[in-house]
Amino acid sequence: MTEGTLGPVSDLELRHLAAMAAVVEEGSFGRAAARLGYTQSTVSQQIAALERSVGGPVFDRPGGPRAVRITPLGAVVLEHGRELLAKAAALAEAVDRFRAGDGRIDIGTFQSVSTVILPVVVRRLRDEHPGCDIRLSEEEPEAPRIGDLDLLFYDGPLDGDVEHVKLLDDPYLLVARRGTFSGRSVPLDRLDGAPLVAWPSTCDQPRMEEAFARAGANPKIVFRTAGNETLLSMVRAGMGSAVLPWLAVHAADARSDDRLRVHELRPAVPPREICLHWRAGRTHSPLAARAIEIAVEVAAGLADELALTYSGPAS
Amino acid sequence: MTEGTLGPVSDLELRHLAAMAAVVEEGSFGRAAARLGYTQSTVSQQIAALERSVGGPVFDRPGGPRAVRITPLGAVVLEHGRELLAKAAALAEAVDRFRAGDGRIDIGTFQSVSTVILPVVVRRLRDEHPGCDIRLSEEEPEAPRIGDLDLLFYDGPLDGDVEHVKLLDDPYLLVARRGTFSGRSVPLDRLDGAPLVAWPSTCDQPRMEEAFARAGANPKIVFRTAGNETLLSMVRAGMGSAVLPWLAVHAADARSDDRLRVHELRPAVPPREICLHWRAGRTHSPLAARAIEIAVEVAAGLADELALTYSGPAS
DNA sequence: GAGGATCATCGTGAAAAGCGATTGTTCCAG
DNA sequence: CTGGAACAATCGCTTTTCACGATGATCCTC
Repeated sequence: MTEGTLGPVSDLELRHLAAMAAVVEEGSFGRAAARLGYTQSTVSQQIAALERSVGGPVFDRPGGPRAVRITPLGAVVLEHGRELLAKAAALAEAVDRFRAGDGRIDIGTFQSVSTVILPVVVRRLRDEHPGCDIRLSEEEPEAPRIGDLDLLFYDGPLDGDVEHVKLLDDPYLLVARRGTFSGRSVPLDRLDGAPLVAWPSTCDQPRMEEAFARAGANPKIVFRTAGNETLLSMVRAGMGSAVLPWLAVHAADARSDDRLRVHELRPAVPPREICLHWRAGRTHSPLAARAIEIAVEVAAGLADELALTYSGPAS
Repeated sequence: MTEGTLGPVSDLELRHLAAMAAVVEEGSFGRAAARLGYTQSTVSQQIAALERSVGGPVFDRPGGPRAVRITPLGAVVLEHGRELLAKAAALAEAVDRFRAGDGRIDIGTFQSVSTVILPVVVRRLRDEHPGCDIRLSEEEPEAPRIGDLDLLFYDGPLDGDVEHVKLLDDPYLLVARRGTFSGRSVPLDRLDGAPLVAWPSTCDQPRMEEAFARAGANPKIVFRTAGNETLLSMVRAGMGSAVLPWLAVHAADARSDDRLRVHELRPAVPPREICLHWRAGRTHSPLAARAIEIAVEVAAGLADELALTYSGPAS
């Protein structure tokens, strides 16, 4: 016996195990070599190297045209070696699948995006990659964290090491009970002292209200809730008006409600920016990269739609 | 994207996967290198090679003293890679166990050996190698085949590509009802025409009967059976005498039976040879090699015992 | 014994593995 | 804002390994 111990695992080479398996299946070094695209002498040396690794012969070579036969040690090596090769093939296949876009993606979102943008993005992503595993989470704590998410939709700046693309400028619109205001657009100062229902002070809301204040309009916030439907019900009930981003108005389909009317504001409040964030400096999975592309496309489509309906902040 | 496909499995190297795992655990190329006994630059190149194999980066390198982070692709590779490394370690361990003498051994045997020699061999083998898996089979067809057996006890020549060691010269003895013959040894020709019970014509039996015939002794075979106890019962019942090898007499403990007497034959019939066979040109497992050694030792012990009791063929 | 099939071995050129030293980033502390 | 520290990448360089083709050595068949 040579030495009892096997050098770590490192001395094993998958190539050698593959050669061994081929020899077993073909019954000869030469045919195995042909199958693998090697020379007979190469296979001979590969087997020799393998035998050095495991510390003993794995084949009995009867000499002459008789097929080589596996030794008991060789049987042990082969049994495990085949599993090893199978696992290696599984790895290669998993990598291929990953590169083709399968895999898991975790996306964080918030209400308007969940309703208007995400369904389309998810649909297209699933169409392109039927095997993918898309997970959404809509948690909106005080300070939204990107955590372990691959992508996060958010309408404000995010602290931490984060990169983003801007998807959409989402202008604020006034939603009032029909008859409250007249005209397509309403001067901002008409809202000074007016009753308003509004979102809680999360996300972009504080910035928007500051913009009002700077313009000298100080509406009376008579109710705050995050529920868009509740807000609109309150508007319908005459509790007050609402200043909501276009995306939310669109999501709630407020314009098709006869009891409501959607006005622009003059001058326009700077729109909130819908952004898609991810941790800086991290390589995206193909799935995440594609999701970003799709989100940008979908948002561009929405921007077109928006531009057809409203004049936008420029005019 | 570079290319979609991974070169067969061959491009993967366990070494690279081990390096990757170490980097993940250590958080830096340099510390991983130290743990593996490599240089930082070597690990760097190993990871680069791995990334070439899988077609994309497996780590994001933030630069500076921040720990490297695994990419989504890297996570896929790592997950499978760890399994691969575990399997490789399992192979190494299995080989070590094999070399230490664990494993399976298939032994073929026949009646006398099963009773007298094998129990001792098995006992010693199991004592030395508690983890071993010993399988015995006692099939005695017309032509005993070594088949898939590692070792085969047999008392005659075996055809096929077979090697063997002779364990024991097993002399034939006459077992008779007490009072049938007088004296320690009985002349062979006294058996001419005498009633005999005997084994069927398998194994060494035909050769032994031919030896009788050549010596001019033609006994009358009145009953044939392979069951030793049955034979001896017939002898006790006066049906006839039996000519059995010493090993069978020893196994049946015939000498301690007052109704029986064991005689030598004069001149002695050439003894049957108890041999241990295996397929020619095949490397033995350590277990099989040890089994042969033990069998030889045990047989030598029996030969000594035999020599003390009987004069043997020489005198 | 000649011929065929098989594996081992040898010598060679190309590829790579590993190393030490250097360079290029990035972050942090003064 | 400027060193310094920690880190990975890169560059030559040497040594080892890889794969090949050609040549032996061995065994079986005819």
